[in-house]
Amino acid sequence: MDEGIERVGHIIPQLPAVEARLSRLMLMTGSGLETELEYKLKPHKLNHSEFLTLMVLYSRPDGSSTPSELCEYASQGATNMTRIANALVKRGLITRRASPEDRRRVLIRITPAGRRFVQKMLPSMFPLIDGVFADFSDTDKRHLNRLLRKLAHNIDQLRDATKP
Amino acid sequence: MDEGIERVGHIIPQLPAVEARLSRLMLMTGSGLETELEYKLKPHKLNHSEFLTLMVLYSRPDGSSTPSELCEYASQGATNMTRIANALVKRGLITRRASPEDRRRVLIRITPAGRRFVQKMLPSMFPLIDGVFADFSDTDKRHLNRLLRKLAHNIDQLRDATKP
DNA sequence: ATCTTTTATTTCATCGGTGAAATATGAATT
DNA sequence: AATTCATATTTCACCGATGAAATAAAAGAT
Repeated sequence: MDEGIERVGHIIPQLPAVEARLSRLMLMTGSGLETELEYKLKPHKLNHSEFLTLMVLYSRPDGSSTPSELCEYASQGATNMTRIANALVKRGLITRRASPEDRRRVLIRITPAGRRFVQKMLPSMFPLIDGVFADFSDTDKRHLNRLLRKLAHNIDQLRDATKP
Repeated sequence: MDEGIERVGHIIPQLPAVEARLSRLMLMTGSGLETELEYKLKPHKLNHSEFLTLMVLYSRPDGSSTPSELCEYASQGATNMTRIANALVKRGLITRRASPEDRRRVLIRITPAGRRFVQKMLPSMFPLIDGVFADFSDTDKRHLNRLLRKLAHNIDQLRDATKP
C-alpha cells in the first residue's frame, strides 16, 4: 500500500499537493482498515453494519434501542436496518417487540445469547486493533484522535453545506 | 458523524478502548471522505477507480502505462482494469495499443482530450481537499501524514501476516 | 372523527462492483 | 517444435448493498 503514494500526485500542477496526498493517504488507509475489519468479521458471519448495530446494543446498559435510533448510529437507511434486524433476530442475537408506550416503535434488545456471542467474538478483533496501533505512543494516539476528529468535523461541514 | 463516537465503545469491558475508538473514528472518517469524493466525481461520470487510473496516467511524464501496472496502483483486479480501460477508451480519454517490444502487453496512454478533461475537472475537487484540511496547521498536516503512514504500514503488515 | 405525522416493514428494482475460469495471443524456455 | 509462462480480454455469474415508493399501524392534532 505504501508504495505508489509518493509517485502519484507529484506531477500535478495547480492542485494543493500536500492536501491531495493526505486525502489519498486517508482514503487508502481507511479502506485498508475497512477491508481488514470485514475480513476479521467474516468468520462470525457479520458484516460491518451488523457488527456495529450489535455493539451499540451491547454497549447500552439496558441493551436495547429502536430501529430509527440504530439507523443513526450505523448510518443506514430504515430499509437496511430492517434487514439487519431480521438477520440478527434469525440468529437469536436480538429480539424485537413493540414498545408498550408507543406501539409504532419497535424495541430491539440484545439477548443473553447475543451478549455471549459478542463476548466470544470480540477478542478476535484484538489482534487487529492492537496490531494496527502497535507502535503508537500515547501522544501519537492523542494526536491522531485530535486530527481525525477535526477531519471528521470538516467533512460533516462539507456534507451539510452541499446537501442540506 | 461526530455524534455517537463517544457513546459507542464506552461500556466495553476487556477491549483496548482507546485503540478501538481510534479505529472506529478512522473508519468513519475514511468512509465519509470516500463518500464526499464519489459525490464530487459523479458529475464527471467517474468513479474512484477510473479517477485514480486517469490520474496515474496524467501524472506520468509520457502519460502511459500498462493494465497490470495500473492494477497495482488502483488496487484492482485485471478484469476490472479491462472494464475501466473500456470505459475510458469509449470516452476518448485514453488509447490502447499493443506494445511494440512485447506484443502481449497493452500500452495505455492518456489522450490530449484526456489531459484537457483532467485539467477541467480537477479544480472541482479543490473545494473538497481544501475544505477538509481548512483549519489544519502545517504541523497538523505533517503529523497526520506521519501517523497515517505509520498506520498504513501496520495494516500492510497485518495483511501480509494473515494472507501471504 | 378525521386528517396528518411518525415509525417500521415490505416490495421491487437496480446498481456497482467483483471475481473465477476459459480464451487468445505472444514470448520464453527446453 | 513443443511446452511453458505471461498478459490481457471475455464470459458468466454472482454478491452485497441500496434505496424509492407503497403499505401498515398507531399516535397526535384539529
